[in-house]
Amino acid sequence: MILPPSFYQSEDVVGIARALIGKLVFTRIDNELTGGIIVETEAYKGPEDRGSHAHQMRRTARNESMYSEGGTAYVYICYGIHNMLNVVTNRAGIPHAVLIRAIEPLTGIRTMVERRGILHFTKRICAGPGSLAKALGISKAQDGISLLGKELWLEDQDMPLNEEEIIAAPRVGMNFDGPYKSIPWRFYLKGNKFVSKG
DNA sequence: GCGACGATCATCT
DNA sequence: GATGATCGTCGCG
Repeated sequence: MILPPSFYQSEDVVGIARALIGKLVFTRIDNELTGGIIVETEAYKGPEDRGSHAHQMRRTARNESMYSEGGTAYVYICYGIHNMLNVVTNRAGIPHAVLIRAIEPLTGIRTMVERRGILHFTKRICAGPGSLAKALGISKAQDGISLLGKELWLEDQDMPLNEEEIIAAPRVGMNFDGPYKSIPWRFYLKGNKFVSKG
């Protein structure tokens, strides 16, 4: 079942980041269906969060889609090379987002291997936001699109998840000081070999 | 398996 | 002109 707008429009972005663990993400780009189980996420909480692009309501051409309504994609380029896929949450005007950092591949693995330019499937194929976006074919062409469309969408999974298997940890790459540097807003599936780090 | 480091460029100051 | 919500490779062991 496709995740409905109400899922994304919650005010609790950290809760959504946790709830996204175990959900499914799919893309159909260039007529290739690819997707898998979300195993690692990070929450970015709008104005108060020093780690967010929208810290202190910062609003530029790059992060404009963070201000869209929950259920929108925010894609930006990092280090000039890597595309990062975020799920925008909350209502329009509140710049909350969840970075999808890793998935366990399920569908379209051959396509993912080709897009990544590697010879064989490995556990690192979708580990890390840059690798994940590349494998799924995501680029700035998907910035601002709906997560309820035919190009990019998320689904619930019937298989139950043991809540104790979800680990909370500090986010990756927070190069500043203060409480938001080490706040445990990164979530991942304990022991899953497709996560980017431990 | 791990740490160091260079790649590479859109974006913002 | 400086800066990244990163990745792949290399050297080491």
